[in-house]
Amino acid sequence: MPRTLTNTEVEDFRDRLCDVAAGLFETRGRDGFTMRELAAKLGVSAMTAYRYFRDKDAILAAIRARAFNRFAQALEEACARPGDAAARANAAGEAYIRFALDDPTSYKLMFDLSQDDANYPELAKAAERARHTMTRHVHPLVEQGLLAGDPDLIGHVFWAILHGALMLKFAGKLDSNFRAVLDEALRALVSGLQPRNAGR
Amino acid sequence: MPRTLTNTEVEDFRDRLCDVAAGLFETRGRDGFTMRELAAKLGVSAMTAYRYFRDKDAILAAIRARAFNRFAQALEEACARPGDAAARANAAGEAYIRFALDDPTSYKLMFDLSQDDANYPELAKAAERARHTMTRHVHPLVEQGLLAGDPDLIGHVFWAILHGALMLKFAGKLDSNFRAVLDEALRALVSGLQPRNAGR
DNA sequence: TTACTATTGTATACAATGTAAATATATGCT
DNA sequence: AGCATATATTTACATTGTATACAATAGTAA
Repeated sequence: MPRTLTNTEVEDFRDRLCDVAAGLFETRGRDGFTMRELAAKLGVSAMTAYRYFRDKDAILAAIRARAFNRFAQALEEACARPGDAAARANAAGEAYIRFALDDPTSYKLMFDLSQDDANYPELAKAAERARHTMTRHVHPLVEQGLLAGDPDLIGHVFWAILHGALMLKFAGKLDSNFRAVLDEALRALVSGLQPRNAGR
Repeated sequence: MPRTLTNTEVEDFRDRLCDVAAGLFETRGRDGFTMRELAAKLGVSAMTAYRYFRDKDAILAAIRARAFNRFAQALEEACARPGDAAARANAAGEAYIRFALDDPTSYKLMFDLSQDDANYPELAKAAERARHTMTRHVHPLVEQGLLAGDPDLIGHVFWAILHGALMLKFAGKLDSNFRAVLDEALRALVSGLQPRNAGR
């Protein structure tokens, strides 16, 4: 092995570490996750991870940042598909739900409240990218007169509904009718945001 | 001290322990909270708490159950105030928001995902009480023709919006316009749930 | 080649934590 | 008084994150 690791070698190891760590979060949960087991799964000693991350918390931040980026990318891809503005917005919403239901561990980690994004610039940037993605696709809807109001505000309204329904579901508060609640909420919101119904 | 503790003595100690523990959660956070510091603040030895709770997790469950009960009571009191059905529903919503903003630590703990309510009957019951309270005040609105649809479903829709907006705010995703997002969401929802706009 | 140095990885060590087990203390009953 | 038992504390231990000391390696300069 060379005397000094190249940037890509460092990044590769960080990637591999995050992949393994994400798997551990999945199987062991936030509390059961230990540095020693992570090291063992990576085939290195317990202290090796500390050459690549400041501490355990920094590893969590890196995993969360990666999740935010994958999430943003999934939404962006959904938005990029052919179709009119309404179809794209719909696709973005479906992609949001699919991401959260397919990978609930990542989704929960992303919105975990026990870590302050401000301490981790990479994480803050990834979260900001996701936030931007959440409001971006609303602008054409307003420009085309399909919805009325401030696009950023409306984007956050839809975000709040999706997030609220998902978090209640994860908390076991929406027994089996998660989809019914969400569909009714979206229908009512879209209706209430029609130009003829909006603004008082 | 008597040879055997009476039920009320046990309950009193549990209450005091939970109060102190809740304060510790507030100052130290979920991770910084330790059994030793809790014991010190209670003026007992480190192991005493284990005579009143199975383990640290059971203490967390008890705190969460108490928070759910205080929460449900706050909503119930708001609903019980004089006024028509719409005013009461409005008061319930405001009480919800006030509780969460006044005591964010309790609110976050209530909806923390790392503990399964099913393992703690007292907690499950308290959560169920809060859930029931969340949908109860919607029934008169539907009966009086102010909203159209399934009352339980609508109740959960409002719950999802409140919860989603609050959790996004706590996660730092709604900079300063939490109230604007929530107000617009509620306005649009109410509009979209009007009899003339509902049901397709 | 050989000695030196800087970088990476490991082994060891330690303090903090949850909690089990052993022990002490105190109280009601006979 | 003396015993049995419920309560509380003391001690002990395994597990954890991570600081520190050390080992191994490889590029550089002679």
